[in-house]
Amino acid sequence: MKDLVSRCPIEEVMQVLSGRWPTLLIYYLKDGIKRFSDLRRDNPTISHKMLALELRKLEDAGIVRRTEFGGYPLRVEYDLTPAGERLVPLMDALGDWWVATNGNDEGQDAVSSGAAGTQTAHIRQAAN
Amino acid sequence: MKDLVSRCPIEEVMQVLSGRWPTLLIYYLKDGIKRFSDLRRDNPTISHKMLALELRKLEDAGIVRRTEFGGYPLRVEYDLTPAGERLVPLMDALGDWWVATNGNDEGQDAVSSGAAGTQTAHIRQAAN
DNA sequence: AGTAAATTACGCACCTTTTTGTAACCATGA
DNA sequence: TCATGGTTACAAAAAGGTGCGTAATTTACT
Repeated sequence: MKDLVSRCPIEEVMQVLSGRWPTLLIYYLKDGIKRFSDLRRDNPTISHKMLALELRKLEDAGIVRRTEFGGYPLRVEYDLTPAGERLVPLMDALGDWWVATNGNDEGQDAVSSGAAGTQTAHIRQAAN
Repeated sequence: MKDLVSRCPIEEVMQVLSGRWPTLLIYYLKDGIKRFSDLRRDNPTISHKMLALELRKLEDAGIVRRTEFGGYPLRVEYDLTPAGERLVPLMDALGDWWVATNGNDEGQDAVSSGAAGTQTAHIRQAAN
C-alpha cells in the first residue's frame, strides 16, 4: 500500500493498521510494557525485521511509545501512548461486530472475560 | 496476508478490512446501490481484477451483497448488507480517532477553524 | 440486410512491483 | 562468547496490473 488515494482519514488509519501485525502488537502492548524480545516471544512467527518495522510504524503514528535505556546490552521498552489506549476500545468494537455478524457458526473458545487480569489475554471473547 | 496467526476476532476483521480498497468500497456503497462500472468510475485507480477480488472478499465476509440480473450484457448490483451498514459507524469512529490524535499538535493544517465541533466529516469525492 | 463494434462483469495467464523472510553484521559489557 | 535491539543486502513470496477472451444483445455503419 504505497500511496493514499483519497483524502479520507479512514484510509489513513487503515494505512497504519492494515496487515497482520499492527493490531496484534497493540493487543500485546495493551497488557503493559514490553521489550523487543518479549514481543518476539509473544509472537514467534513475526520476523525480527518485521517487528522492528511495524514498531517503528506504530511509533510514527503515535500509537506506541519507545523508551530507550542506555547501556549494553541495549534495553528498549515499548508501550501504548494515551492515543494508543484510546484506540483499543475501537478495535474491540470491530472485534465485537465481527463475532456478532458471523458468530452463528462457531464459538467454543471459553476463555471468559474475567475481571482478574491474567497475562497474555490476547484472545478476546466478545459475548454481548 | 494469507493465514491467521491468532484466534483473535480482530485479526479476522483486519484480514477482511486490510488494504486500501475495502474501506473505500464500503464508503462508496454506503451511498446506495452501485454497479461494477460505477465503482470503477468512483475509483479509477483500482484495476478490474482488484475490484472483482475485493468485492468477492467483502461479499464472503457478509458485508456486501451481490445481486445478479440475467441477460446480456450481464448486470450486477452491489450494496451493503445490514451487517455492512452496522460496520460503517465503527469505521467512522476510527476516522474520528485518527483526526483527533494527530490534528492536535502538528501545526500545519489550517482547516480547523470555526465552531468547536469535534465531529469530523469523511471527505469524499463528489463524483455522482 | 449483413457485418462490425460496443456493451458488462468478470476469469485467466503473464509480468512487474511491493512486501516479507533470511542471514549476516554491529556495538559492548558481563 | 553471548545477549539486545537494531540495520542492511539479497532472495523469496505475495500482491497487483495489463491485456485478452467471453457471452448475447443492441447500435452503427455500409
